[in-house]
Amino acid sequence: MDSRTKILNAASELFLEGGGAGLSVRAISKRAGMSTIGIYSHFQGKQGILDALYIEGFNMVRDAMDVVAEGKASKAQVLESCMGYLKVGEQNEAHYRLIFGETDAGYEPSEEAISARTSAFSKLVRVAGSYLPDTSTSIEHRQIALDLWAIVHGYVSISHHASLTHDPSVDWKAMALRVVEIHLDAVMN
Amino acid sequence: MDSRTKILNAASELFLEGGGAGLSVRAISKRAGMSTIGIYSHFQGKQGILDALYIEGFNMVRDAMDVVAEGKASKAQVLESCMGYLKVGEQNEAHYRLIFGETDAGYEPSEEAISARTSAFSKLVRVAGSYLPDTSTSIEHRQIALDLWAIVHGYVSISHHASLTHDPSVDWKAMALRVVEIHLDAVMN
DNA sequence: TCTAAGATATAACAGTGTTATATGGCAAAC
DNA sequence: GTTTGCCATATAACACTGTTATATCTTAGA
Repeated sequence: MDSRTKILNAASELFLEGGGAGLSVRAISKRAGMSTIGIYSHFQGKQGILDALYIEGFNMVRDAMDVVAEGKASKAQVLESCMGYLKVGEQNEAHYRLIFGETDAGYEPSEEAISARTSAFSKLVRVAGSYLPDTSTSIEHRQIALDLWAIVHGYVSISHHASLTHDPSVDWKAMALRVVEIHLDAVMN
Repeated sequence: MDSRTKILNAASELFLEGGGAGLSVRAISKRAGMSTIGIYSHFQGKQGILDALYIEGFNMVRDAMDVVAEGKASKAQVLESCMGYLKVGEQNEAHYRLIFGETDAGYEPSEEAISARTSAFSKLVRVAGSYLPDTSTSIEHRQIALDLWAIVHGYVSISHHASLTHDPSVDWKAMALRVVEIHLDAVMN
């Protein structure tokens, strides 16, 4: 196996096991069975490792929202996309925290990483925008996407931080989806 | 001046100047003109410093939403409370990032800090709940507050992370307030 | 076979939070 | 007034972090 992928696999394993806490350069190297130097020759140090995981995270988000074929989307399909987003935030907490800056205060995503974020948002613009009337403008498409993003991200983030949503009997994903549906209904009238 | 407040002032200064980045135990001590040990005798280490700033942050949020007297709130007053929240998120980015875990991945708020968060949320429950009909239940009060919190927090957080909102001509606070108003109108009908 | 270049390893550096040990000063007890 | 004990402060060390200068080893090409 290639050294680069050996390092990346080790980093992914550690990240899934313990989030950003145990993700040190030395721990990754040890898990990969080699010295720390590979992280600086094959990646750009820890920044490069975090970039790879950041891109992984936003690609998860994009793919989870990718439930609509070409053409116009139904309301159920928009809700399905949002539910995909919510599930990623719930089931991949480590990745989600990383892409919103909670893993390493010093980390700044590279250009390539930012384009992965842009790609995920574009997916939401297409899905939500295709639900709007054909007469709607691209500005309106971006606006509705930003609204939905704020709603679902707000709920995911709060679910990670507020104890009131840690109770498993509290279905915060349904709550978020309800707000999304209310918003969709309101802007269509 | 008391040693404890000397340390706290130094920490606040450094935090406002450079966020969590330059907020090291040694930097705080140096600014306060004493050794590092005071942070461990007067506080519980860096955790205690972050707790103090965390509480400061959530108190800012609570006070910013405290624009409604006793009795029922008008829609304008609810919107005013939300605008207060949004402004805190915009103008006190360091504090806001701290209370949502972006400053130090290892930091976990203490019980006292969590009660400051609860206090802020309770304020929103009272404000938003008092806008609902008198027949509404306390569960509905908490629900509408959670909805509004997700919307405004979602927008604040996105404004901190997505470049599309960094353009000063993009009035993301107005966008957030629009979503809040749409939601309020919808749940009242 | 020799050489040059690339990959890998080791060790050090500067920084972090934390703590064991040592010192200082000051108030209470005799 | 001297001594004792306690509390605040200081110093230095420990274990960790990301990073890099130096050294070694491997391997492909001449």
